[in-house]
Amino acid sequence: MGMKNPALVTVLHLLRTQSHLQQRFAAELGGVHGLSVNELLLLMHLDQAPGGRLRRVDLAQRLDLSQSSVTRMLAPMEKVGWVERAEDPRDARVGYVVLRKSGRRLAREGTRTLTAQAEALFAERWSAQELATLNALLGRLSAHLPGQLAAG
Amino acid sequence: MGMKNPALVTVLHLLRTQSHLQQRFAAELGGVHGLSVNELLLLMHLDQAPGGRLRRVDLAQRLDLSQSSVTRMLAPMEKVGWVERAEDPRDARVGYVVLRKSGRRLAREGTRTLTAQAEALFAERWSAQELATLNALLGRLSAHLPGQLAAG
DNA sequence: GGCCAATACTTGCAAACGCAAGTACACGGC
DNA sequence: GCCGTGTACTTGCGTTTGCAAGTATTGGCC
Repeated sequence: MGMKNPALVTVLHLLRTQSHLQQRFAAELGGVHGLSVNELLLLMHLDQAPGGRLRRVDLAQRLDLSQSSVTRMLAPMEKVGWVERAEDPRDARVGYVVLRKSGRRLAREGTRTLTAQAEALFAERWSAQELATLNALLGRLSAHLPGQLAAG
Repeated sequence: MGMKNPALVTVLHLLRTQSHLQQRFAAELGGVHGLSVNELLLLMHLDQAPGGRLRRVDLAQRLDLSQSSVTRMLAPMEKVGWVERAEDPRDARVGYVVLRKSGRRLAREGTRTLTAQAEALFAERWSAQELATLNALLGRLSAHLPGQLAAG
C-alpha cells in the first residue's frame, strides 16, 4: 500500500461518498414522492427563485446539467402540473419555468424528507461542531462554482 | 429565505461539488488518456488488489456500480488488452478480472493525472491542515461504506 | 444423490444524460 | 434597415447506467 497524495485521497472520498448518497436519496425520494434527486433539486431552485420562476438556461446552470436535460425533465413535470411555461414579453427566445401550487407543495415536502435523510446521515458519531466544519470546507470547495442553492 | 438545516446544506454542497468535479475530471482524463473516471477507478482498484486480480462482483461493489455495468465496461477493456479474464479452478461461476501490463501502466499514468487535478483543486487558498481536516471528515462519512480504495 | 436456495455473471430493455445540429430570436455595427 | 454574431431552446443520436429476467454453478439439507 503506497503512500497516497492527500488531495487525491480526498477527491476519491468525495467521489465515493457522492455516488453512495445519490443512490440512497434517490431510493427514498422515489419511494415517498416519486421524485428523482434532480427533479427535487429543480423544484427547490424554483421555490427559492423570486416569483418561483427561472429561465431554462439558469436552471441548467444551477443543476449542473445540459440544457437538453432540463428541457426533457420539464416535459413530464408540465404535464402533471407541477410547473408551467411563461414567455418573456421582451425576449421571445426565453421560456420561463414557473412553479405552480402543487409543485411548490412537492418541493417543500421533498425538502423535508431530504432533510430527514441528511440528518440521519450525521445523527451518529457527529457533533454539531464537526458538521459545521465539514459544511464550511465543502462550501469553500464549491464556493466559486455557479448556481448554488442559497444557504441560509 | 428560510433558515436551512445544516445537514441539508452540507448534503447539497456535496452533491453539487461532486457533479462539478466529475465533469472536470472526466474531461481531463478523457482528453489525456481516453479514459472515463469509472474506468480509471476500475484500473486503480485492480492495481491495488493482490495479484492485480478481482472478481467482477467485488469490482462492482468497490465502484458502487451494478454488476451489469461492470460486465459492459470490461468488454472493450479486454479487447484492447488492458485486462484479461481468468477462471477460478474451485468455482466455475466466478470470472476474475486480471490487470495486464498495459493496464497497469495506464492505471499509474491515470492516477498521476488525477492526482495533479486534485492538487490543483486545493492549490489555492487551502492549507495542508484544512485539507487534512476535510479528508478526515469525508473519510468518516464514507468509512462504513464498502469497498474504498486503500488510503495509504 | 436429488432438490432448493443462494451466488456470479450476462443480457434485454428502458431511463437519464451530453453533444452537436437545428430553429428562432435579439442586438450591434455599418 | 440589413447582416452577422451570439443566445435560448429543442431534437436526434449515442453512451452509460440500473433493474429484472435468464443461465450456470455451488452448497446445504434431507
